[in-house]
Amino acid sequence: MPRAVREQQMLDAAVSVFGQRGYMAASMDEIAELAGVSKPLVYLYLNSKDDLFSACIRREARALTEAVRAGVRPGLSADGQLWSGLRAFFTHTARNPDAWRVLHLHARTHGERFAAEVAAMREEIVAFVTQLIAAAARDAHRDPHLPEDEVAGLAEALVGAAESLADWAGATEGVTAKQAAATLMNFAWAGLGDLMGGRPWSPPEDPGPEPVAHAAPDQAVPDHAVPVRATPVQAG
Amino acid sequence: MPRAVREQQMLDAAVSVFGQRGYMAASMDEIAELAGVSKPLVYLYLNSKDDLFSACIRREARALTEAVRAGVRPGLSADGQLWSGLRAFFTHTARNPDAWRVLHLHARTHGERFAAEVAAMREEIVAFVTQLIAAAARDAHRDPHLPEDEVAGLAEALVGAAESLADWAGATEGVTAKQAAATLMNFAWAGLGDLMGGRPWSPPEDPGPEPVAHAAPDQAVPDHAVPVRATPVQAG
Amino acid sequence: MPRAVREQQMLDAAVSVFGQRGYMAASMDEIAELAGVSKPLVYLYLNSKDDLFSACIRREARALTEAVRAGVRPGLSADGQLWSGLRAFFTHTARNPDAWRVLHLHARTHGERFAAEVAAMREEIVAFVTQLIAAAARDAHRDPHLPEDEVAGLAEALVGAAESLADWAGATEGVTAKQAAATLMNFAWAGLGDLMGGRPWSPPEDPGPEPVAHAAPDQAVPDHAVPVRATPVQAG
Amino acid sequence: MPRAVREQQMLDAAVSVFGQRGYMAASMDEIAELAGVSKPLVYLYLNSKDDLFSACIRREARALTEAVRAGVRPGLSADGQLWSGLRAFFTHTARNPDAWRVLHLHARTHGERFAAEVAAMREEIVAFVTQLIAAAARDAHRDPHLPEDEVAGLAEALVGAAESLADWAGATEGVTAKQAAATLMNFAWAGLGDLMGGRPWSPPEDPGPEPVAHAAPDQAVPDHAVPVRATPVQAG
DNA sequence: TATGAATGAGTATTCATTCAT
DNA sequence: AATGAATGAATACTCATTCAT
Repeated sequence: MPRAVREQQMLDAAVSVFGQRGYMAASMDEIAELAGVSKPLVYLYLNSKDDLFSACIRREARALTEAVRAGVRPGLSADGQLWSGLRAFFTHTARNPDAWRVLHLHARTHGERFAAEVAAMREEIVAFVTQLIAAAARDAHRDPHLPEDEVAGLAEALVGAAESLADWAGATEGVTAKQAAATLMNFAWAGLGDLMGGRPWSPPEDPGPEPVAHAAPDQAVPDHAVPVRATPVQAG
Repeated sequence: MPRAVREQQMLDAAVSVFGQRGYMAASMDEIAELAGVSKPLVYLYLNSKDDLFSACIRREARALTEAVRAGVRPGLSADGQLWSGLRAFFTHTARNPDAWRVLHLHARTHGERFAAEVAAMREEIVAFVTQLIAAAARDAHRDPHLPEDEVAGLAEALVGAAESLADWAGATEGVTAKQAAATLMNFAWAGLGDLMGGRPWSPPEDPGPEPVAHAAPDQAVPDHAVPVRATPVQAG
Repeated sequence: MPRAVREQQMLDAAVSVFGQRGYMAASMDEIAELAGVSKPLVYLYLNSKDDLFSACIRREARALTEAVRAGVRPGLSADGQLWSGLRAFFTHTARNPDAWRVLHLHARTHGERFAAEVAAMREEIVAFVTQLIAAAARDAHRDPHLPEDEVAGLAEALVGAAESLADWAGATEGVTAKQAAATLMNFAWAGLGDLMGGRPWSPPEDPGPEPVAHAAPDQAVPDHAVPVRATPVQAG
Repeated sequence: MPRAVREQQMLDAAVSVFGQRGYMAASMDEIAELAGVSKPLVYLYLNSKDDLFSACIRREARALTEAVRAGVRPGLSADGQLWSGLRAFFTHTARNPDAWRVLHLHARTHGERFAAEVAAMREEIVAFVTQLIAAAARDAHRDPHLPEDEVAGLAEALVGAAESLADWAGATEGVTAKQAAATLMNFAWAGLGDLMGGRPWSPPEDPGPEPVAHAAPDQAVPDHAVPVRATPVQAG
């Protein structure tokens, strides 16, 4: 079996085991067994536990950012782009729960090196969101009343809320990616104040993100298998 | 030295080591050494690594919820209460970074038992926020256009955003608890849409949360030691 | 509480714990707790685990030999004396199973020192049995055809069989001390050959051993509580 | 080195250490060192201390029963078979003192599980002896005056005496397996009564048990190395 | 007479990692 | 391209024993 294929098998196994057990509790024995190879081969290809974990992080970080990038509709307005990006994000995390746990939970838990690797990915997404917010401010034909570091905080809050909702959607039965995205758009775009006043945000007319092909979905979670309820944002 | 005192010393040490290393990577040796006692004494008092971790979680979860509870101004409007609660929350997490890492990062990473203990604390806070949102909806003299499960999603988003911002504030130099709280209030209450339109949320006139006494601050971070910049919400 | 009494309490507890767990697996903690005192007191009175075990052995060895000595009817014939001695032996071991386990099982298992202490007791009993056998030979009005070392082997076999039967009687429901003694007398005195030929040994007419007072019976096993079946030796 | 071989080395070492120290006092370190391997290898092959002990018991129980079975001359009379079986038994225990200590002393001392494993072996031997006694009764052309449970007691006494004599022979310089067997045959078959009357049992004319090959003798004790004295049973 | 507080020394067990083939 | 065999180093946990009071 060619090396490239074997390597992907090993990474699949590693993501699964790291995702479920965490870095420290994962054992190279279990990873090798799940990958169906002997331990020395894992070392031959991936060098060490650290490098293996690092490789997992890099592969999954790239997969996630590409999924989001692919999901964004370029021509749309700022909120339209954000909406499509969020749907892609929640879809990807729902389909790859182990990968998401590795990135969001375990990588930040163990050591500067891994945290930095995840931080790089996060920066990219935060930068993208920052651009969107700035663009929205321009669209509003207003002077940039929001200073730069203020926008940074808002982007951080938005991305952080998205991450938390991804965890929540992953842990709560019956919450689809679309719902999570809608909830967040309401929350973020309209704000609680407007929601109270009956002015929710409503999504633009678009078919949602194009289906994204995933190299190694941890677990098949077809969109249609999840119960759909009326999109909350329609209210009012 | 009396047992009760020693036990608190051990818990202090344990929170610190668990917070920095994570459950698995923390060694009982290191905890005992940091506590200034021998390992057998740790076992004599706290039974096992699991029980020790559990004791840390319980102590810190209680400390956090009490800090938030003590920080909320009961008589205020919904957004006033939320604002004061958030300030207490961010203040507490900033002052006890290790405890916050234990609760937010490590406890959720290692085993159902610990996750459940943290989940219980979180439920309490989510319930509190849910009440606030419902109260705000009533205050707006409107029919409850927001169905119950919709509110649950919003509360989750708000709490999740707060947790993420706590991490962010902890990791970013120069961000005070007050700033983090203001950023989140803007984001959550006014919404990005309103912010774009130049309608930010602005804090009620109150002196902020009363100083909260902490039994075991991981690390002294006096409020005045953190650089203060103009409250961003004032902008516009 | 006077020292002598406390010491006996401790020895009682120690015999119980040593008997059930063995020397190594017994913990001073458990012994102290069972004795109802603190650990330092055990050390104050008994010095060390080794010394405590040693004290147990000495006390129980003496109790056993005295029980046997007290049970033997001096004026009887050799087999009569053996019969009464065996009954006392099996009665004592049945009533003090933990003590018997300490002497027979655990003392021989751990270290020369303890083995020697038990050996001393055993020598005494073997010597007594040797005398009985020699006396029986004289009673038979025959020259001592059995050389001395031959007698030693026989005494050893007899004592060994008695020890094994004590274990067996202790482990088997429904076997009384009397039955065990009768079985052994048949086996030893008549021999299998004679038993086959229908010539069993039969017990002299005596009321059995006088009741022996025990300082610390591990467990009350009143003689009449054990089912009695027809004495097998009556057969033929 | 192939796994099967290493495993036997480890079992050899384990039997030796367990035999001399007992289960609790034996350390895996010492066993591994004596086996000439590192500790992890012992765990890799034998799983745990418990499993290792269990494996020792099973191997040695099987070796002992097979040695006895191989030593019995099938065509002989009951006493002839018993005689040959006893010789094989004493020969095996003398050659494998550590194994004998493990089976007879330590396995019964530590835990139900191990005791049960030895009990199974013992049952087998007791059953064999019971058959012999019953056969002897039939040979004597007599009605079975010995009831079944009576025979059980006698078999128990015989086996128990054999076990005790094995200990004794192992502990006493200058006692050969043959002598031990002869002493026991005299004691058991003729009985003390007959011995007193000058009617000892005498062995059938046979060359004794064939030499039995042992996979792992704890310690070489060639038969000719032990001083031989005139068989005591000849006396009279 | 009696104990709460404390520890040095050890034990079973695990795991990332390597070497010879 | 792949593995069976092997280990150094660490870790959770225990226990006999002592000291200050």
